Amino acid sequence: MKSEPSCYSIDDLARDGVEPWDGVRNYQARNLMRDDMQVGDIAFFYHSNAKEIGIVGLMTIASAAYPDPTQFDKQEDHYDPKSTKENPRWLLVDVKFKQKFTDIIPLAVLKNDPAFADMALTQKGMRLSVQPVKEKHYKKIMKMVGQS
DNA sequence: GCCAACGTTGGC
DNA sequence: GCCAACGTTGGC
Repeated sequence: MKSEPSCYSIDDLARDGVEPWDGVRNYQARNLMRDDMQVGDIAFFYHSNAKEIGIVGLMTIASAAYPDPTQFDKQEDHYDPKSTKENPRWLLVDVKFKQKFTDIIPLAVLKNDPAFADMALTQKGMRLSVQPVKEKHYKKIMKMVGQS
């Protein structure tokens, strides 16, 4: 799951503990949260659009998907006038801080490693903010950070 | 700051 | 339903 650290970083999550992952306004990403996530699942926290781009830590999914309240709030950047409370368009999940890696796993490292050639994150033009992660990629990354 | 890639919008 | 125009994402 991607976030721009200038907006919300792993350190922010470490401080907050649990946080609603709001602002997702892409149907594919929404569907992944709705259909493919379960409470207790582990997710990577990815920093995009930053000085250091890459995977910075782990979190756990702490809720099922539910309507993102920011879509109803005119003051919010992610306000969606076409969404209604009766039929909300956008969902979010709560995420819980699990761990910050000692060192970031840079995107460039993943792109240069053939083991990650079939990872969604390393595909050209990939901008999906919520992506599925294969078990083998998860395991490899945990090895890289010294946990296996 | 640039720009390629992608998603969405809206006219027809 | 097509597709050009536009807006956004996000690496570099």
